[in-house]
Formats: sequence, C-alpha cells, structure tokens
Amino acid sequence: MPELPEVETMRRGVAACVGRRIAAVAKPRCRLKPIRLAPSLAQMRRRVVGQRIGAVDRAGKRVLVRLENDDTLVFEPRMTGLVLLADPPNRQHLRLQLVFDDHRLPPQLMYWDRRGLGSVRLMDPRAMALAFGAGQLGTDALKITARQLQSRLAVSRREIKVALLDQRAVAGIGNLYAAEILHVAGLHPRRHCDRLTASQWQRLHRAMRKVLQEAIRYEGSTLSDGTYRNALNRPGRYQNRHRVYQRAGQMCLACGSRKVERIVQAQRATFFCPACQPLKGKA
DNA sequence: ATTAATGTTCAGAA
DNA sequence: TTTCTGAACATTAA
Repeated sequence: MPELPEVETMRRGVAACVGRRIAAVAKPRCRLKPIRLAPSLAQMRRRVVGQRIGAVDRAGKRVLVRLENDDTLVFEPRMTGLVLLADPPNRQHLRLQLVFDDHRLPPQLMYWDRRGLGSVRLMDPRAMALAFGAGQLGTDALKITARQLQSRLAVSRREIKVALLDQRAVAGIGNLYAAEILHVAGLHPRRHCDRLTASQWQRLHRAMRKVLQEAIRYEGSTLSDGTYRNALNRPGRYQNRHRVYQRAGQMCLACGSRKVERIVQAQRATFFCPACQPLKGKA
C-alpha cells in the first residue's frame, strides 16, 4: 500500500545511490507472471547500461530515478512493490536488478513486488511530460496550497474520502492516509466536496500536511501483512500511531467516547469516528 | 476447499 | 464531462 509517506521514505533511501553507474540490468527468473516492464528488457539494457544515476525524485506514489541521458526509470509500486538497495524480503518476488559498476556496497538497486501489480518503465522526457504533465497527475499533497485544494475539489459532488483518492486532483493520498487525514480534520468521510466551507478546506489542508509529515517522520506504515519496507528492508513505525485505520470496533483514541466504525466507499474500507467526525454541522 | 479481503491504477462503460 | 465498475495479481484469513 505504498502511499506518499512510504514512497517518499523509499525515495530518500534510494537517493544514496546517486552518482553511481549502472553496469547491468537483470531480470531474475521467477515462475510468477512477469510485471509490466517497458520497454523490453533488451531495449531497457541498451539505454540504461553505462548511465549514471543523477537524482532520485518522487511524483505522487512513484519513484523517479533520473539518468544522465535525461531518461527516467519510473518505479510504480502499486500495492506491494518495493524499491530496495538491500536484501529483499525474499528471492521469489524479486523482479528487476540494476547492478552498479563500482565495488561499493550495496551492489545493486532492486525492484521487488509480491503481488506484481506494479511496474518499472523507462521514459524519455517526452514520455514523462505525457505521463505526468497536463492534468494527468495533480499537485503533490505536500506542495498544494489550501486554496488550490479547495479550487480543485470543491466543484466535485463526490464524497470527500473518494475525492481525496483521485490522483488527478491531488497526488499521493491513498486509502490509509485519507482515513487518518479526515479524522484529524474532524470531517465525516461521506461529506460531499461541494458542501464544505472555506474553513473546512483549510482544516483539511492542515490535517493533510500534519498527517503526511508525521508519517514520513516515522518512515511510513507497515501493516499486519508486513509487506512495506524502506529501501534498507526495514519496516515503518507509523502503524503504531494510526488513529482510525483498521481500528474498527476499538475506542476512538481522541474522544474515548465512541468506537471507530468501518464503512465501504467506492469498494474500499473507510474507518472513522462518528463522534469526532460529524456528518452535518460546522464542527 | 472455496471465498473474501487487501488497495492502486487503468480501461471501458454509464 | 464526470463518475462508476471490474480486472490486473498473490497471499492470507475465514
């Protein structure tokens, strides 16, 4: 479930390999269905081998490894993908290796993906502009202003929880952090965007920054399945600080008066406190 | 043994 | 145009 805090944590870890040169690209043979890789391994080799890594950036929930020749390797972890510099959780789900030409440690950059829904794509500047520019990906959740957030979302008639997941409106928020953010903001997940006041948009914006920055500080959330790991294969610690996510039936930590509830929106679980997050009124 | 649940993105439909 | 639905995949829990 890598969302903005997890992907940002991966990015920071992977940035340790800036300046190193790629000597080889390998796809470990696994009997699983292969992940989406573009272009073909042979073509990717031709364009990547010999290149030095110039920078490591993030766009929403994707890790961008910039090469000297202006190509970019785009890692999209989706559900269970990891970008690693060290020791993957197992051999079985290792999908791609980029081996460095020096003899320093760690020796390689890896893409690991248990479910294999993610992808690794090599894109030139034109492809990058096409994929990330012009309304494809919204402003990053940590860069957007309260005013921008309101103007992008307030026209929608959707429920706020569902709208926050739309990456074209604001980039980086997923199911877990949408729930946490709305709890801190004191907004019911079923509130409709076009019914929020300016001060509620401000509260939402504040809550969004607070939760995401806090989660980055704790290096993201590793849920009970233990899948998410940072670039050094270490788990995050933010799961211990969740206010509502996956806490259905337990007392709300903020008010202590009501139990956290679980509902389904857009076919996904939503968690919230009915006391802290009223559906109607100013709150 | 089967089925549901997990959560991100995209194609295609409403 | 906007919003909704189901599929992609692997694994675990019920």
